[in-house]
Amino acid sequence: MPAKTTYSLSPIEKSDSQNVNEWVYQTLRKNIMSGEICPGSALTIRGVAEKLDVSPMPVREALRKLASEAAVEIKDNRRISVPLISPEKFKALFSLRTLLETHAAENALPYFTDEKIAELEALDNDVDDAYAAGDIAAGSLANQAFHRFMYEQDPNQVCLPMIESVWLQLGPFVRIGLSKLESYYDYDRHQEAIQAIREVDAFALRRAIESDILDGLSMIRNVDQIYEDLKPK
Amino acid sequence: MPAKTTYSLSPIEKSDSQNVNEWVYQTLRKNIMSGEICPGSALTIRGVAEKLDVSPMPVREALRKLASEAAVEIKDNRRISVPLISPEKFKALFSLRTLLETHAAENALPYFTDEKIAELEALDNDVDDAYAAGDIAAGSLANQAFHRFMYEQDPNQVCLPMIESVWLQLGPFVRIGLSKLESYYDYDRHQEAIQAIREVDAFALRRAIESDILDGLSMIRNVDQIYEDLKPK
DNA sequence: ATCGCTAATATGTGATCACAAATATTAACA
DNA sequence: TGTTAATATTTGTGATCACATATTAGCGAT
Repeated sequence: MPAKTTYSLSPIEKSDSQNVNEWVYQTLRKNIMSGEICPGSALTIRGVAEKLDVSPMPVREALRKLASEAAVEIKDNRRISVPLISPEKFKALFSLRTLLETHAAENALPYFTDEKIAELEALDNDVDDAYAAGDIAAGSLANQAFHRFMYEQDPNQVCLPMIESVWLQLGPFVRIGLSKLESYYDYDRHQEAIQAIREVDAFALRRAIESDILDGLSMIRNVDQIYEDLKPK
Repeated sequence: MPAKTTYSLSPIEKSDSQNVNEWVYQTLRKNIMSGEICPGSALTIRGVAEKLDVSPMPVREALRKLASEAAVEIKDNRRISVPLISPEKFKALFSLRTLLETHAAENALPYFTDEKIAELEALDNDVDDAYAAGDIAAGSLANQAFHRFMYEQDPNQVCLPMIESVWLQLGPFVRIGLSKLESYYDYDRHQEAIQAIREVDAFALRRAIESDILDGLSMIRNVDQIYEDLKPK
């Protein structure tokens, strides 16, 4: 048993006809987002390669890509780990998220059609279903799909990659913070957003997105506590 | 002569004690920013590796990093090229630039000291010197250094990487657009920004940054023309 | 001369190997 | 027993190799 498996295990999702490095990337990404790989824990190229039964090469590329998205950090010691962000940085990321998403939503607004709005409604139903079933992981994913679909409507969209990066940095902590809650949604901000899109009301749309993000933030209570819990290691 | 050297040649900057892949990354980045590598032209891993006299490995990693910053695009054909952005996307990027930079500047505002302001003044002088000497490349770089220094003052800063990404996407086109101008600066917005920082006036600072970026945009006249010129190939 | 097919080449991808630096382990000494 | 030096192992980095696919060149038929 040459590997020491100190860090959290990473369950693998099935692959299709995609590249190996892309598959490794998606696998790591999912495990980071779901908090499976605990923030602060170290990763090694060879370790991941062995767990996923591939050569170190695609793992290197996947980790480098994640590093440039700030999903992992490569220290000067050449050690790789999921960054442990401070409460202040956490707030800064949420602020940036609001800034980017309201901007993206407003830019996408002129491009919606009835058909696209219908698709958006379907995505919102997915979110509700997942949360109703108590599946936080699926709900979070469905929520992202809803937001992503909105911003994608802008044909000249340029900030979705950055939004995804923010999601990725926030992901693990949101997960940890949400894992102790029962009721997730008080009021459906998504419906507010859809209504604003129907009426082509940019201001209302911005307000809906902002409120939706704030609702999410309000559910994450003890950010400082999470930080302290993870800090020692 | 096995390589066909169809794309623009890439002059190399000297390396220090950094990694090879980091050196390759910086070299490519600089050449993209300066428009040396023309938007739309194809790049090959082996071609770059040969030009830089390194193995394909670090080139692969550098290109992948650039791809995740949207500085190059990897098509489904697995062909790599510097993306040719449409005038609409160009505007969207400038809009995003304003959004991110005003946000970053405002967040950095509380952290300035007299000493840092002095450093900022020195950086502004560098910009003026470069433009006075007619060196567009150096001026552009100095200008970026000025902006970067401002945003770096925020200890919880999270959006500088995204700003850098926008700069990188805009870079080649700004260069092409600027290459035909004589007078580059009408009024020094940097001094306005410094004054706003001294007075800790967030609103004035935002206005200064916004104006600075708009001034830069106004100098790029025929974006559509540039796009058409580059489109055929 | 132009179109279509086949062979040759180029290219990205992934694996294996070699090496240097950093970390962990062990041994020796006070 | 605690501290330091020497050794061993781990790990990231870069190079080379093998392979599948995409592109291009070459060539023959219409």
